[in-house]
Amino acid sequence: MLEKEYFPQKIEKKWCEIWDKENPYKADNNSPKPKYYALSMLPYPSGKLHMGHVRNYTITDVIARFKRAQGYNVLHPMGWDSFGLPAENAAIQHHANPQTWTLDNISYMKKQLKMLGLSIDWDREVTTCLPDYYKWTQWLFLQLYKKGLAYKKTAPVNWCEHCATVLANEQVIDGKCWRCDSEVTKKNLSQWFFKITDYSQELLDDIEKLKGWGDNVKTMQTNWIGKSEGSILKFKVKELDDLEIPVYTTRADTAFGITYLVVAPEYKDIEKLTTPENKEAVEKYRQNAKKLSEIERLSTERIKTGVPLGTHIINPFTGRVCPIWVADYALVDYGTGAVMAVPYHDERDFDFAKKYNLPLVQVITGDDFKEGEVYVEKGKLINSAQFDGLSCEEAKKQITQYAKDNGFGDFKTQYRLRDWLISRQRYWGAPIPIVYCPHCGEVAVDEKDLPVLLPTDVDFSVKGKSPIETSKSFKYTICPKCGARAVRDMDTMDTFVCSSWYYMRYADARNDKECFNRDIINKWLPVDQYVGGIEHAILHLLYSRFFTKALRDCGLLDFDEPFSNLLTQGMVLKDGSKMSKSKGNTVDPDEIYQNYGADTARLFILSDSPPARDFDWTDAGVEGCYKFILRVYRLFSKFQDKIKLNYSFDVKNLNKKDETLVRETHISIKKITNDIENEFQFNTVISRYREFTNAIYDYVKSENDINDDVLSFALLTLLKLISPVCVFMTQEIYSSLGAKNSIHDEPWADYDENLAKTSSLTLIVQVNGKIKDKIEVEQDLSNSELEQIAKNSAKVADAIIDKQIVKTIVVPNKLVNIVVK
RNA sequence: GCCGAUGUGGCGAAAUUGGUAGACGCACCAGACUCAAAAUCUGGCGUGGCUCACCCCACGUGCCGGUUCGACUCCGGCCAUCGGCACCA
Repeated sequence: MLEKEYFPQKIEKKWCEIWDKENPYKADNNSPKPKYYALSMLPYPSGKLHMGHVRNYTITDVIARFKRAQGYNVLHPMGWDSFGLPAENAAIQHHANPQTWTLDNISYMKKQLKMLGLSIDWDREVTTCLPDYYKWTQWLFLQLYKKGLAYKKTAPVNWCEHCATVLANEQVIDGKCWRCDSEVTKKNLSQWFFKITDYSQELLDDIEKLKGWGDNVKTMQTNWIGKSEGSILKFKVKELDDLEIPVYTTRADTAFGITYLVVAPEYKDIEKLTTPENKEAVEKYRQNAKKLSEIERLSTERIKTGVPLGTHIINPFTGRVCPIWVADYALVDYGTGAVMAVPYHDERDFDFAKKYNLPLVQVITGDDFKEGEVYVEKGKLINSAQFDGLSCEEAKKQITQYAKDNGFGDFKTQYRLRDWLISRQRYWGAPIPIVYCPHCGEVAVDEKDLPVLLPTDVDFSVKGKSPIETSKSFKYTICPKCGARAVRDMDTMDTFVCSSWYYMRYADARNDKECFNRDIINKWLPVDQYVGGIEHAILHLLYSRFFTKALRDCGLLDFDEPFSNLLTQGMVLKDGSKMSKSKGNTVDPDEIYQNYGADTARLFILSDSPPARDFDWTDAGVEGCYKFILRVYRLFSKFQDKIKLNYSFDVKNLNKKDETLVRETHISIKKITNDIENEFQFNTVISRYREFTNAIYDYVKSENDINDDVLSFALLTLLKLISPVCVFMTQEIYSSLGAKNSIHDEPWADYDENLAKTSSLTLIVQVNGKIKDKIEVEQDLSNSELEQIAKNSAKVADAIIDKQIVKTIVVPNKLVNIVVK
């Protein structure tokens, strides 16, 4: 029996408890059904769920439920990206242990997720900060190490003073730390890197294979990898016989126009290249450059500065002797750190040359060339000896080939992507499983000794070094090779390492012998549908793609890309701006659960915008969705005596009114199925829920001519169609109607193509493309019949009186357009 | 500067292959029910015009132009907003 009124709080609690006990959404590794892997980006356990989480997990959950109903064996897991700085900061603030803080948060948020009614297989839950997970993160590090993909080097790296740690390039946004927004400086440190640059070309090439990814993410990755095709040209130094300066250029065609050369302040041979007279000025310039923050340095507005070194290069093409300058517009970590300057054909060089009165030589000409103005357009070569008259593109090839033939150059492909710096000078991360032995040097920890456990005897209040260094038990160990006293690497890994493979672990989460079984992972992966925020477009998604390729090359798996389809959901806004604590415009999911129930939250968060677009949270919208749920419930409670779980009827014997409802039902199934399958357009799915519900209300308006079987068909179909979204309400209704199965175990509804359209249709009649009349007609009339009907219209007759019919266009089942003169 | 996305009523938005622009909802307005309110139900709701009750006419999907019997949809040229990359040689 259905209660007269619906109380979501009470009902949702009831089903939560039942589902918690039963874990009804276990994914079966051995099912014969086709697999479907639906994945949400795993949350960081910050304390409480926010609406962004609710949106993310609801989208994935509806997809998972839809696919399950369609007969797929669905894997829909959840876990916790639980290493990272906030836990450590909280520990410092509250004098708590980061682990305690993190695990408490997880247990609270897990409860919130369950209240949201997600169909997750909780047996596969993964927590990256626990040893049974990070043991394998460390193991994977060692596999990359063995393969030469993890290496240590001393390099100028990004340093965030506030977070007291280094950062990967991807974590520096406009010269600022991605986490705390403070300015990033450079420090020279010895750090661990993953050799993601070995995969630059493959990462770029395979973007094309990612058919199910949005163009925005794909271009962002393409930009980030930053491939450019150019040439290396080497220049002899006039004053130093044994020194050559190679430059990277994409404009080899302008080589005859070189009038000077620029090296970065950090250029390795800069001291050798500086003459004694210039030493002081150069040194001063370099010191100044060092002081500049990344933000200042990167500003394109800044006026270019530089000082000459006193030495010169000889342009091998022209024999011209050109001065070498140091200038900070040359970047040490791109190309070779040295740039050939062609002021007539490059804006930066032009500005610089103007300022320091360096000569200009024109070597390219074109239609809009103007004397004395920089000309960066492509054109034809002049003043370039045997290359005169060539197009720029052709000249690039020929000039580089000439340089190659004569031993002073070659073609070169350059990428902007840098290796991934993974060391962090923080406690709350997976320790890097390396020890340093006075005899053997850098040695990998033996695999059987994993995990290298995080020490607990640490002082979190220390400043200027990682808390881990305060541990007495952690630092000293024994060399796995020779048994001598050795010290551990005191750094931990970037949390993005942990999150680069968690989706693989889900496939085989409880395996304590290996990080995952190869057959099982090959069965489940790649992920069929990944859902998450756009903020990971480069970071997490690029790292995960790299990991997949690297682990493939380590022989651990057999696929090339981790995520076949990617849905980047839009932000959740309130009053036009992103929900954030600082703006005070957040909405607490707990409050929504309490006031309206999770079904309302799920329904609303999907209702107003397509998933990829930003979503504006409004209180009125929530209210409207709540009312809809009650409206549906009322329909069932009012007519529960008429509803038959085993209905049956023959469409041929139905009256017009019944047939219309049957057709509405089929139309709804078709529309909703198509809309989910096509880009997960849940907003239109929900519109159709409402239209369909309205149609049923229409049908029951006069209660005396209701066909119970037809009504049952419509109502039970509506229930199934809504069930992926409003999981509690539909479950409650279905079970109250006496059904043995859960509504969620019932198969998806099928539709009949012939019934999924209205019996009649509205014919549009136009004269010269303007609508003159709308006429109800039967489906599938012939063109001549339609034309005749149109011409019989009085309104058409009025419009074409005194005019001559030029032609008549008939679109079957749609319109007739009469063209007159 | 380069690249990508977006642009439709007061608001969120919808619209297979070009074929009724504004589905569905929010807000608003009116009516029913009520002593009253809430809830619920019914209806209306782009702009302007007219000889104005429901008819009719014109305009209307960022702007300008084109193709077409017909354009939110296709083509050319712009503009604006958001996002990514960027002294990258």
